[in-house]
Amino acid sequence: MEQRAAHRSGAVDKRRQILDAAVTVFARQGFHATRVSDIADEAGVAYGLVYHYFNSKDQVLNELFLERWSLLLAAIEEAERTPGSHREKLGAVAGFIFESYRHDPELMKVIIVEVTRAANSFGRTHLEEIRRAYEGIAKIVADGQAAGEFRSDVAPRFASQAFYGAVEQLLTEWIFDDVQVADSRFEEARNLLVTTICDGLEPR
Amino acid sequence: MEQRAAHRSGAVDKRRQILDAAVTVFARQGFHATRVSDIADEAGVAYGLVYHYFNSKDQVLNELFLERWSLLLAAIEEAERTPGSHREKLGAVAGFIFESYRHDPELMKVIIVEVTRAANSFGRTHLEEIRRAYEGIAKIVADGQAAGEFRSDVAPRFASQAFYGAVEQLLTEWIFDDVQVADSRFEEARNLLVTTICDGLEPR
DNA sequence: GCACCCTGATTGACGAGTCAATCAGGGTCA
DNA sequence: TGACCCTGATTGACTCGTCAATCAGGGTGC
Repeated sequence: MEQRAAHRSGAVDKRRQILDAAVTVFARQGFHATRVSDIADEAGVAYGLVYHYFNSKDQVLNELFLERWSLLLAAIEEAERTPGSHREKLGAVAGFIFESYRHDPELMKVIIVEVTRAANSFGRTHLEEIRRAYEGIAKIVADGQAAGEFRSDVAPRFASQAFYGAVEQLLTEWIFDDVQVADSRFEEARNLLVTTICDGLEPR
Repeated sequence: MEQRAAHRSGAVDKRRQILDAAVTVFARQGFHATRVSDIADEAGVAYGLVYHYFNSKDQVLNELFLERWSLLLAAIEEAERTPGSHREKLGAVAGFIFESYRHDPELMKVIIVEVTRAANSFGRTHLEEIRRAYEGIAKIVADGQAAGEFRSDVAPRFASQAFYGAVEQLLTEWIFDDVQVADSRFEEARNLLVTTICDGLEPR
């Protein structure tokens, strides 16, 4: 029983090992510049094993993206449902994204650089999932307008884009800098975002 | 005389022709997916001629980027100098960027997707030039704070990132959509940006 | 006849994906 | 208990297509 479990989980571990190694090398060299052998080397695993668990190099990235993006979508829905002001809801969304970066900067770098901002490759492939996030944010804005918390002369979809774009740009700067970001910065960034954008969305 | 002009300008034209063709194919297929022969075909020119005018495929993209980015930097400086409120200055910057997209969507797509947002390849190469733009915008914000037009509890550099990020995200949506954007949208987008961000930056 | 523009076949490197072979553990039956 | 088989994990050399970059030569105007 334990043997079987060890056997099974041994297999699962290798798969996970490959995914984790892929994050590291994708983050370091970028998707295009990494050879499948780089992933295998980083994972301490034979070249062919990558193809035992995945159909292609693309699929490795897809899996990494979907794994984390589904968490973001869940967090947005959670924020929608949680009672509180709509400003707080947007703050929760921004907070989750910054927190994701704090938790695993390499993974967030890969997702943003290789998927979210890659309009010619994976961004197109995952357009639907990506847009689901924008729509979730837009819904919070629309609800906030209905509740009179936000001005109504700004299209929710536009506001959503501006909000998300600002978040991602701040992350991108950290990504470019490639230095450890001090913890205080995360809180600061979240507050800045909420302050600036939400105050800008307040009724006049 | 006319012959010589034709000769000389013939050469210059070919160079230009190659650059223009590159914009089209880069926009259609992305930098990585376009072969140098694609550029030559689109330009109606022999493969080798591309290497007569450029050292590498990379250099073609670099040239396209620098050509346009220098215009943006000039526009930002121009906005700084032009008298008026700081809100108007930021509006001018956003207006210039949206106008650039209206004027040549393919070129802007290439620049944003392949350079500005490509943290692993050309974005890194041109980091300095890109940041010069952020700094220009930050300077406008800082001046606005000094003049009492903007609140002072938001770091100019942060505000600049949020502002630019919002602009680029709106552009990115248009890029993804890949449809002709109605003229009214440009004006709308510029107004939204200025309204939301600048109102958010107003003193409380 | 020289200086430059232009051509496109050729080369050489590179990397994704394949595949045939080995290995390890666990179940089965006498 | 031990002989046997089966499954699927693991390996890495190899194939095969692709593409950037080179190069040798053919025009053309001055």
